[in-house]
Amino acid sequence: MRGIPAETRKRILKAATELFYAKGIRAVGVDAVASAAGVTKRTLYLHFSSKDDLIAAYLEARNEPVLAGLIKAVTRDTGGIAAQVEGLFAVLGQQAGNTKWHGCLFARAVSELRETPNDAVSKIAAKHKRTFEDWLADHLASNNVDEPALFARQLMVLLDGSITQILIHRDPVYATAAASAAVALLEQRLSD
Amino acid sequence: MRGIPAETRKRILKAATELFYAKGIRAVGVDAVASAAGVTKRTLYLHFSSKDDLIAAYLEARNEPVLAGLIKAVTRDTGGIAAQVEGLFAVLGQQAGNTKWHGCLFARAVSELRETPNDAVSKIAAKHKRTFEDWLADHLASNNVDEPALFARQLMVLLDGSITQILIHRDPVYATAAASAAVALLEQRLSD
DNA sequence: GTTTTAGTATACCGATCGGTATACTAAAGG
DNA sequence: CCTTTAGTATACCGATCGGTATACTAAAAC
Repeated sequence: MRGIPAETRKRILKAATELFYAKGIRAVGVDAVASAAGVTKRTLYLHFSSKDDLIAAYLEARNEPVLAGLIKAVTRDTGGIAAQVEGLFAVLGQQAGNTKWHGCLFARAVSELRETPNDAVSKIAAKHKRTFEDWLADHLASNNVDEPALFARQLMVLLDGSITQILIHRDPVYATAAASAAVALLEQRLSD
Repeated sequence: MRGIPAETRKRILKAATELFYAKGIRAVGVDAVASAAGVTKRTLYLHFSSKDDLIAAYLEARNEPVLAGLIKAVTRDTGGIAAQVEGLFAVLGQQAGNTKWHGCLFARAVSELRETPNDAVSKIAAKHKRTFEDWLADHLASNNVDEPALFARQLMVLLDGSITQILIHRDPVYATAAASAAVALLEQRLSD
């Protein structure tokens, strides 16, 4: 049987995305990915030169969608910047309630693959985090927030910190604690 | 050759601690632990029934020392609660500069072993985090901080969030960003 | 002085890992 | 029409994994 190459690649990447996020990158073998994609391992290796290559493609492919989801979580509420910041953590709290939620896939990948010599992982993850932090800084600046770069950085800390706490305690209350901290910090910076 | 059982167990646990933290739990096999401890794999299995058992013992053994280190990082400075909170993140920033530093071992263990059916891991990690959070709440309350439980929770979020960011970006500046956020939040709560 | 105890040495088990080799098939393109 | 392309099917590779089996040794305990 003959398929369109780009489509086959997408199917493999989709299977890898679901399995890697659900069970962890190290826990999922290439055989499992190929099988889930309805494809032979041989075919997988025609599209990706190695598992590290597949991992990098997986992370690269998730960058834009996750970023879009984060931006949407912020800009959904149109009632001012304070409500928007609160909305970001509200969305996190909702998603964390889903049993399929396992935190930030980029942070997870870095944690899982820290000891391997796959520096592509941390590069992609760092790029992703930095892109959202920069977007946040711009968005805060255009909403008259004082010291937008520092506050964006602090929001990133609150976001990933609440994710870690929720993962450990399995309790979304840390999202609301982070939200109240973020709002309190924001109100000090509203020069408007 | 015959050794004292408790001493042998300690040697194994010490080797496991160093290897697990340096290279990750999943990346280190029981053979490597036994070899580093100067012990046969057979001996290792005389003291620990399985690798999961060894992992649980490793986490359990780190609970008190890490907790003591955190409390010391807070109470080292005697110039008031604001300086103490700032000191906590200062210590984090210093430790993060060490190339042997790899973040919070409990958070890392939970992240690494999330998909395995070893629920002892998350239980020990949650207990550890909760103990420090409770200590923080007590310490804040005795320093006339308003809403100490909520603020302790927010400090935990800032702490683990800055750890995640530092691990991803390999940049300790996130510790100072978290410190300034913590101090700003604290000053709103000083009813004294 | 004999029996436990705590250990060594070594070999092995089945399973799984990432990755490759061989041979075959069917569809698209010149 | 024939070659290239994209794939299947299957088997295999060496390495490593957690864990066990067998046989032996030396010190401590009664």
